[in-house]
Amino acid sequence: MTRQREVLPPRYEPGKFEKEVYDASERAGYFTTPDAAEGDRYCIVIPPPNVTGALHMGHALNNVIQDVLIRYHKMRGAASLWIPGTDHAGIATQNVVERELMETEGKTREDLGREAFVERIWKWKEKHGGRIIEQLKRLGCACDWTRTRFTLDEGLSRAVREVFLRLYERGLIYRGEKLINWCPRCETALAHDEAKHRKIPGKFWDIKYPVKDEEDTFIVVSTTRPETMLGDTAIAVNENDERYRHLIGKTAVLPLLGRELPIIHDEHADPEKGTGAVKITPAHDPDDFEVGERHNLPRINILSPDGTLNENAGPYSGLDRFHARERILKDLETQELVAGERDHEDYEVPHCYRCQSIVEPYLSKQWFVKMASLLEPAIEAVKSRQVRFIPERYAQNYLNWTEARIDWCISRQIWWGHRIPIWYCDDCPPDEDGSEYAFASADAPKSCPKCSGTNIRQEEDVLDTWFSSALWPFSTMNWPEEHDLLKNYYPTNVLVTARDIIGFWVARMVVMGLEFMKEKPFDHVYIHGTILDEKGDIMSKSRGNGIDPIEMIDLYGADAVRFSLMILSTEGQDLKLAPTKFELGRNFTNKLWNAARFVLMNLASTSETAESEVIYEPEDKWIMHALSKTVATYHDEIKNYRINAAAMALRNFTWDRFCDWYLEIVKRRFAGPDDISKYTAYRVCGYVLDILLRLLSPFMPFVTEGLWRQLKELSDGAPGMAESPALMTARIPDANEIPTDRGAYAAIEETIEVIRLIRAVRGDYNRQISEKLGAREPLPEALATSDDPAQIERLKNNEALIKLMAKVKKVTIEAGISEPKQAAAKVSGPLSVFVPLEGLIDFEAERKRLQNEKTKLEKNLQGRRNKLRNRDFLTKAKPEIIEREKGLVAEMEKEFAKIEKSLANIGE
RNA sequence: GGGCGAUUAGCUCAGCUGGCUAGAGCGCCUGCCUUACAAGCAGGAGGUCACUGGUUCAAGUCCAGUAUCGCCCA
Repeated sequence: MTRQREVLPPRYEPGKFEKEVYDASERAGYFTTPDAAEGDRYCIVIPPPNVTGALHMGHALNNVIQDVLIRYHKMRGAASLWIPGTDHAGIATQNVVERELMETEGKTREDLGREAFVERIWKWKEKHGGRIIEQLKRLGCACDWTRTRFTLDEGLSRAVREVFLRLYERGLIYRGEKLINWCPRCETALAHDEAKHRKIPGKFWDIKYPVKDEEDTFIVVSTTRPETMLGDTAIAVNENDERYRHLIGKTAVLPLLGRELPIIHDEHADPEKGTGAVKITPAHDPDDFEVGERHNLPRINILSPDGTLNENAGPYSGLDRFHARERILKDLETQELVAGERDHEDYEVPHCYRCQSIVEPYLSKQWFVKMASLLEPAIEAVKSRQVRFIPERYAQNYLNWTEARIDWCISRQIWWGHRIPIWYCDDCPPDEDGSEYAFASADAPKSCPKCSGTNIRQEEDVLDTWFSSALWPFSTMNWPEEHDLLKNYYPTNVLVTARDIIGFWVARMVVMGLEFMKEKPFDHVYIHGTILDEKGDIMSKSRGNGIDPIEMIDLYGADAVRFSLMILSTEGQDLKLAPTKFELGRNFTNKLWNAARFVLMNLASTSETAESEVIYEPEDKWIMHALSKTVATYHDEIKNYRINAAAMALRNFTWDRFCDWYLEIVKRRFAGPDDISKYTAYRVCGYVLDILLRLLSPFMPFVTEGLWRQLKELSDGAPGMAESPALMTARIPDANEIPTDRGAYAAIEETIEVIRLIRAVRGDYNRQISEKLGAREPLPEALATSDDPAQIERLKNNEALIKLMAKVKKVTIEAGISEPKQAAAKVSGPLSVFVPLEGLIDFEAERKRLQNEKTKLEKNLQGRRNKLRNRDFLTKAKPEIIEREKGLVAEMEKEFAKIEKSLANIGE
């Protein structure tokens, strides 16, 4: 029965396929994985993107990697679960909604009040929070959307409270007054690592502080932040410093405010640095804070939360910190108290990682997690490689962060987030240190557990967003409930992320996983590179140099975007990207499309049945053997997270083997009269295409799914096709399930080499030959011979193939062929190829070419001969290497002789 | 100041435990609209593997140092 079908368009049009394929797969439940599963399991939790976020290239890369892994393992038979979700991203989301509120209604969040404002964000989230999820779908991500979570949903909030309570009860969460990083724009505390050091233009100012009761005596200090002088409470010098020793114990007078400052000795003052004398501002500098502790100095806070100076700043109060700096410098200059001004070449200051404002060290009461004891097992887990980083070097990054053992400031002075489950009682007397009585509670308590009074109020602050993110690998699996998901999928297999959140997130997940699950959250942490623009700069909104993945998908198709990213991203290395790079994937998609189109068109025109006889020809065995080798490489590369190498192997097989050779060869059989040969070719084409689509499916799920369905329709009865309703649920085979034939493989490989040599002759002179013969005319004749008689026999078997593929009318393959006059000659190992070109070309060029080749060969040969004469080489190198060298030299000597002969031959 | 990475063809990058006659894609040159594909086909040119030393029979690969660029931490 001949089947009628529509001919596919000659170009792949991604827009037509993608949505339909994705929706159908989702509807069919292919993305869903059951709570409990038999056999192998594979699980990844997504790094939850911000709800406010839009998909950028970093997300695309990150998620395609995960999707490839998930789909791959699914197709290898594992119950493969990818849990998606979004992050409430406290500061970022609050910023977005605040800005919108200001723009649309000219109101601040305070105008609305806490409850209404939070309500507002929820509304915003309902409306826009699904955007990034939709974008992930456009990318093709096979997440189990039925399990989509949000860090602020009810279940996860419960997990957060539970964790907080348990840590609090164990004394691992405390409240304390410390110098923390404060963002005056976001008006909240930040964790130590949320303040990012960045270089900005800066200056040192040397300021003269008069010494009290000593006419015309000054002590000069250097500072980069002159405004902080308003909070000075001492001056420190080093007692070993001759210049200042006599001043220790005396008093300096703070310019502008007149405050008296003791001149003290402290190691912190380094005689080598600056002027050797340092102003001490305990409330605004971490080092000074410690000096203050040592000397019991008062801490004078001069800043308000919004970054303006407060009442302690005297005449400067109310001014913005930077404005105040200018005014103070001006006033000091007027009083001739500025002794110098220098550029500070390496001025690095902390910036808010959310809004990029300059962050201030700020003295305030905050909640902290005591990290040291929690970090120990997390450090050990990585040191012992129970949690393994890929690439390995990022373990160092992780250890640097964890081994700093810095307590985690978890309170944020914002409204969007998990409100800290702490209540204060206004009726109970404060502690000895003056702090109010506080207790923790999972639910909203009615009264104080201590005095039973009802005069209680909840802590205003919310928790750091990363606090909830840290629980993600188990909170998404319904912890603290004892759930099948936890039993079956925890610990997850791999976490795929970028290096900038190794501390923020990865380390904290390991900490929390080990603490609350008593087990690491994942076996592997795969760190991929950062996406950069063409010039090598980080892509960012502010630079406007980003490439929108959705735009690229619209332009090139999701498969092309995915495949390009996968082939371009080499293990852990950053990736310079330009829109044109996606052509790489687009071209490949189109190539695959057309190869499949060709096969499908032929299958459709055949009356093949399952019973048709199949007798493999050498090229059939060759392509299957090559496929088997490709599959072996593919599995191996994916196992080692060398995803680009796997993609490359598939690309090369598809293009350079299947399309360029196999399909070209079997065209003859498709058109020929031999039914068995034809059917066999159909069968092999179908078989190889089937496997190929399976292998490619994790990388380019859309086009492969579409093609596979059509292939399936046309291959009823073909082995292996009926097993699955869809490609993404079909199985990727092992390499050893694919027939191999070493002999046939080698035979075709050498046949290809002969064809290449003949084609190269034509290529060398294609202008001249085209003029004389016509561009499309076959060459009249080619001769091939070999030093190896067995090889000659094999080549003879493939004579027809050589004629066909090299485009020559007549091929002679014999032992000991003597080179015809006026022929071009090519040599490759034992092979020689001669193409008689009498009257067709100018042999001067051929002589030059051969001469060139001779020189090159001679040089190469010389080096190798020397090597073989080297006693050390012969005694120390591995025998197989020596054998190889000997063989090569023998071969090259023969080549050399042949070239000489050829030269002599065309000499006349 | 400390750590990490990069430096290989005009560009972007591979090159794993040393055996390399150093690869790919893009670009370039030549010839082809060969009924799967011009988003294509056939062929080709193009490299003192940043530099200096060292280890080794053998170094793009290992070690030390230098230079340039980039990232991170303090």
